[in-house]
Amino acid sequence: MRMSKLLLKTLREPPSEAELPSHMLLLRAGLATPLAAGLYCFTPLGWRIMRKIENIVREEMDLSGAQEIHLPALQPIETWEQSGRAETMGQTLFRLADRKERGFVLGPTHEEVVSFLASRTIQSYRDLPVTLYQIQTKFRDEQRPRGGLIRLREFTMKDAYSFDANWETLDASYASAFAAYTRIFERAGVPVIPVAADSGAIGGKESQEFIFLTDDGEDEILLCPGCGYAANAEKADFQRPPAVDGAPTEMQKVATPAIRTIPALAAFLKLEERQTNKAVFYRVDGKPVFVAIRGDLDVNEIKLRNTLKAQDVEPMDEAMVRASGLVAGSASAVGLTGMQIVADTSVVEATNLIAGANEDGFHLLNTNHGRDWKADIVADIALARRGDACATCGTALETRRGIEMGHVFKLGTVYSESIGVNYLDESGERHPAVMGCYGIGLERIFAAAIEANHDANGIIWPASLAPYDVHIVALNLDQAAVQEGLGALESALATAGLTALIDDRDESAGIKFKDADLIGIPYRLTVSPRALEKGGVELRNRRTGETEVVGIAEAVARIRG
RNA sequence: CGGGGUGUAGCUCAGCCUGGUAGAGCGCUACGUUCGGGACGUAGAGGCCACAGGUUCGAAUCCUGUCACCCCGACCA
Repeated sequence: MRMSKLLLKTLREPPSEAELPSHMLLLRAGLATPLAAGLYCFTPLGWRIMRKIENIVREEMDLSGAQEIHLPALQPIETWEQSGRAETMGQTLFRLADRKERGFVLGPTHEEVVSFLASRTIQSYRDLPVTLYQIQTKFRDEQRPRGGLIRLREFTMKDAYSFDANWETLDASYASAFAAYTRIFERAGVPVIPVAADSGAIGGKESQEFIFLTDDGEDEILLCPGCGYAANAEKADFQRPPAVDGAPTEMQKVATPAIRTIPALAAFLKLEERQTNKAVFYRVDGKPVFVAIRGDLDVNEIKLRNTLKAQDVEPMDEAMVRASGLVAGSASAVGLTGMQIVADTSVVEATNLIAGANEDGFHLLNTNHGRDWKADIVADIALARRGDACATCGTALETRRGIEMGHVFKLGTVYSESIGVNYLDESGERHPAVMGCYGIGLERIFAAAIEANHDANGIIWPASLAPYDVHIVALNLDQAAVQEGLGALESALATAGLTALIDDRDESAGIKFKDADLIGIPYRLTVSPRALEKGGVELRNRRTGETEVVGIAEAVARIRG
């Protein structure tokens, strides 16, 4: 490709909207340009990179035995009503109507539609297992698109779905998808770690995310340096610090003037925070919920949401606090009526906790679950934090931030039951297929590959994603010797099956070199009178900066690796 | 949806406080000189100053409202 003909405009300065290196370099290198929040136009160069990513994904999925299909992005709303997700996806669903006012959605994911396809094609255990995948556009009306290609409203996902006869064979399908993902990220030059993840309110039993660790990531990950345990904060398990033990003693009301927080309460009574019972109020799907947890712990709202099988969990607003008669600062479940009470296991196992008296300025000593109050639901709803003890080995957990690149999980029969994916077993009995689903965001690979591979001068593409194999800078093209050298180089590269981006623009050498660094093709070849005099072309490695003049045959051999 | 910020040329920004009808650098066009790490000269093109109201003789500038975009929190690939 001749750069004089290529639709490309690089920028000397990054647009002010960009903060992440991947976002700045995406725009500076002219790979994409924003249309609106979370929507990007890819230029020819950017699109070649997307195609490279797509091909890696396709090759590895095919290799894993998955079969490529294509499903409509435009889907009737009824399909979503059937699974219940028209409701649970909420505002994230892009909705529209056809000319006859029939409701449609732009698919944010395809569990429903792939299940429809499977329901029409899978009838017998002999049809199982099967894994289907597609590489396709998804639409999500995100609350906040961000970070260039990190969080988009229209994006490309490789989504795969496995159908198995039972949970045991699902394990094999899952492992196969997991292995394919490991290879995909490795080939794309994006280092990832698998972490245990939350599978959502609707979902199966096991779920892992592939996380690219970066300080600019959206997710918090807890890592155990002791045993290697890794989990998303919303899922992470940990050992709670032990409670202060003792046989239950008599409850007692004490004055605690102007004390409204746990630290103040502990200081006032000269006790530890873990001896208190903290009250936290939530609005869960519009209804008030009272949460009790030990004072030294925090509530994990995702765990709470899953425990309650709710869609929406948010801190209770002032109005609802007043309407519910809760005394902020001195609240407890003792004597509380009129709302659901959820307790973390920490307050149920402990004895003689300090709790609010539901009267401003007073607290209760020695409250005990089961005697003085009773929770409607007891569950693990505590948030793991840096320094907490690993559930497996007790080592202090560390935290890192990261971006979710892919997600694999065991769905079970949720969709096969609602959409009707059933098969007959050997004895003619009907069963719902057991599903798994596996997603990768292709634009995120694009962004993470830049994030993981760049320097002050620009991008350093892994060879697997580079838009061309080599970037040729031709200087003094008006000289016949240069023309000749370029011609010889081009045919040698073509013979070797290598693609080249040739900078034949009438620009200064400095501009060409700067652009080559910015665009980041792994090898640069300079064809110039100077290099020709030395008997060849100048080969430069973008990553190491190593530069030497070599013959054309040698250059081709080096680039082929 | 809450909190913060920004909207002036393709990009980065100045001008706004203290109203008088639009500027710089880069980029773009033409010609000439340059020609190995973002060269130089000359001459140009390019703006409904986000949008809508209002105040005023007069608004990029002051007031009100709206929209868009970015960043921080709640959701996801």
